[in-house]
Amino acid sequence: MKIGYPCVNETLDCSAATTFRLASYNDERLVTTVTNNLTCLQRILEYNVQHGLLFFRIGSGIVPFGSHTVNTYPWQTEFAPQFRAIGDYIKTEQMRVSFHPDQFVVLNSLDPGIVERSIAELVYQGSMLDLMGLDSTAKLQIHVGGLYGDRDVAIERFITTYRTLPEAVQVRLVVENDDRLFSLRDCLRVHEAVGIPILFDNFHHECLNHEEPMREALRLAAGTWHPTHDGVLMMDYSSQQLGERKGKHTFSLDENRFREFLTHLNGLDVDMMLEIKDKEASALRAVAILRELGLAAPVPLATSV
DNA sequence: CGCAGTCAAGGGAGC
DNA sequence: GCTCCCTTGACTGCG
Repeated sequence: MKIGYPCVNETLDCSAATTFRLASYNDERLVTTVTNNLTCLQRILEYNVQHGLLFFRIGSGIVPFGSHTVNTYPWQTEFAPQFRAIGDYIKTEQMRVSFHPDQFVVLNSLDPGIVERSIAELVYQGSMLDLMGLDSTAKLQIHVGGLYGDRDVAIERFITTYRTLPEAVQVRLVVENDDRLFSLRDCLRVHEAVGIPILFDNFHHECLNHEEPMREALRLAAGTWHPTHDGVLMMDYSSQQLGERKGKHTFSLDENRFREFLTHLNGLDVDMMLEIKDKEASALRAVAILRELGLAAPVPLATSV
């Protein structure tokens, strides 16, 4: 089992998400920013390896305006060596990475322009994984999208659009159950139509479900991942922040709830992304718990302190 | 220099 | 039809 956290490392003094305003776009600014982001990404990955965190979600803004028409700079070729080096490091250390395109990516939108821009964004993020030389176990996770008043039609439109995607995107795309609109059951319908794996979010499932027990839900989601093409089930883990609106992620890992959740795995291997506000701090506590339970690799001798 | 308003992009709930 | 929510950091202009 690999444990990870999304996008931002709060310990290091660098950011892999530096950007600039669209209005101030120019190629020189782009080159400087991408160079900075890739340098920082490498540092974050090294930190992660040293701390036993072998799963990481890379932020969407590594290449600012990566799918925007304003950006005509050939970053794919100009930065190929840097992407390749990062990919080599990921493979050498047997890490797993993913991207989570944000809420603007809506494949089932009624607006063809939004669909077009969404596909461009998926192509951009997928191409970074291609440039790193990573196989199709490195994923792009999105939600089904909008409801538009008719669940069946909305799901059908997602399926129709999925079938038009470039193969390079199709093999990496996974769909995540959300907390308000599309449940695990809805995602299973999409899976049955096109074979897309389901990224399971335990917290979203607690918010929106059809009474499937957690253990059964995990089993259903895991069954959508092809062992070699897709790898083991990726999941997002979080829990409710007490006293806040339903769906609000906890600020730091609730260890008792985490231990309780682990019992539902029932021997299932998963790679777990901790969607928790304090990032690597909680991820490190999760790794410590897993080591105590014999579910994660021990501290590497060379880097143990 | 510090701070508050703003930033490419969508959709839904509540009123 | 309008406001606020998600979710969050980082940029930028202004005082």
